[in-house]
Amino acid sequence: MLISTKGRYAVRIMIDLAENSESGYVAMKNVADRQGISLKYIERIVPLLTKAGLIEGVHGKGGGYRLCRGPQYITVLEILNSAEGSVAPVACLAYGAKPCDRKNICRTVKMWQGAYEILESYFQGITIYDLMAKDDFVKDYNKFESKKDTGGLNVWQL
Amino acid sequence: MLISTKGRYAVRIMIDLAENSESGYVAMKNVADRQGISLKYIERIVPLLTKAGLIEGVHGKGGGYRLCRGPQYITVLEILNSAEGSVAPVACLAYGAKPCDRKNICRTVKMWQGAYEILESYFQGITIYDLMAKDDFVKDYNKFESKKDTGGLNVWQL
DNA sequence: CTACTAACCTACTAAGTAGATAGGTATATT
DNA sequence: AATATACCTATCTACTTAGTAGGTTAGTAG
Repeated sequence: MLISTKGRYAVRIMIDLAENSESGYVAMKNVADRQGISLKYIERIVPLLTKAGLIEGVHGKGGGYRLCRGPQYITVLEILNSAEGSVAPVACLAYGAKPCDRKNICRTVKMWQGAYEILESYFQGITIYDLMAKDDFVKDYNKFESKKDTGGLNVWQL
Repeated sequence: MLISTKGRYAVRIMIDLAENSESGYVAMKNVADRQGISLKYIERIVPLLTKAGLIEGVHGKGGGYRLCRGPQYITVLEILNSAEGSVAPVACLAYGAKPCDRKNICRTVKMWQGAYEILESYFQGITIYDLMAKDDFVKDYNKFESKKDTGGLNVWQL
């Protein structure tokens, strides 16, 4: 599987923070309750997002986390790279992979690279803002439906 | 990882069969030698391709495997679906996944479906023929390079 | 008919990853 | 001082990956 629960939960955590940012810092306990994810598991995902500079936390009563940037400036690709390492479709393209000795004669590596680039483009074109609950969500989705066969990549940014 | 060695090896086995089809049936022993994959591991991938109707084997001396169709009529998507089950980027979209109880309220499922569709389109647009060693390989790749930012999916079939 | 070859089948294993859980410590707020 | 919350480290179980081992079956060539 390309994206494990780590990456999926990371995206949902970010959306939750964005949707509940009016109240300042958001405690992960509340995120866990709303999202139906155990707090303990969330606590092992959150440091990845902090280190990547996507969120920041404050200790103590009234503390919690908040986004470092506005939701329209945080792409899903950034989140997935932080949580999963990369969206590389094959092991030999992932960061830190041991260099393949068949690379020069490999018939398939360019195909995998192509898939990698397409995935990165796709997820870079989607921001947290695009995924937030909005009044015009249904309208947006209808646009998506009508244009999804046109071959465009960033279907979420129509 | 989206594609494990099973899927990657499956593609390479198919290419090898295509490139060595002049001599009729090709013994997997030879494929294993050429590809640097253990015969025993190949023997556990090959039945998946046979069941999918992509290759067929004959027993005994002079036997081996051959493609059921011409290489230009076999897509990489078919091979990956046979070997990996699917190219679903997340577990909840894979065939036979237990239905998610948050599906109706999930902000992200449409994003994953979009990625799934893009991956399927991409791999459906690539055939074994496209991956075979050919004189005009370099030319084809240059075409790819010059057009890769145009947003088209089937970059291999230009 | 016999030897050979190659497909085909079943079981096993070592290593790694996924998906958590447990139990604490550090730090800030009220 | 009490409380709330971030933050840290270790542990655990089940599953998957990647591969090995050792055979049996079915067909061909001589």
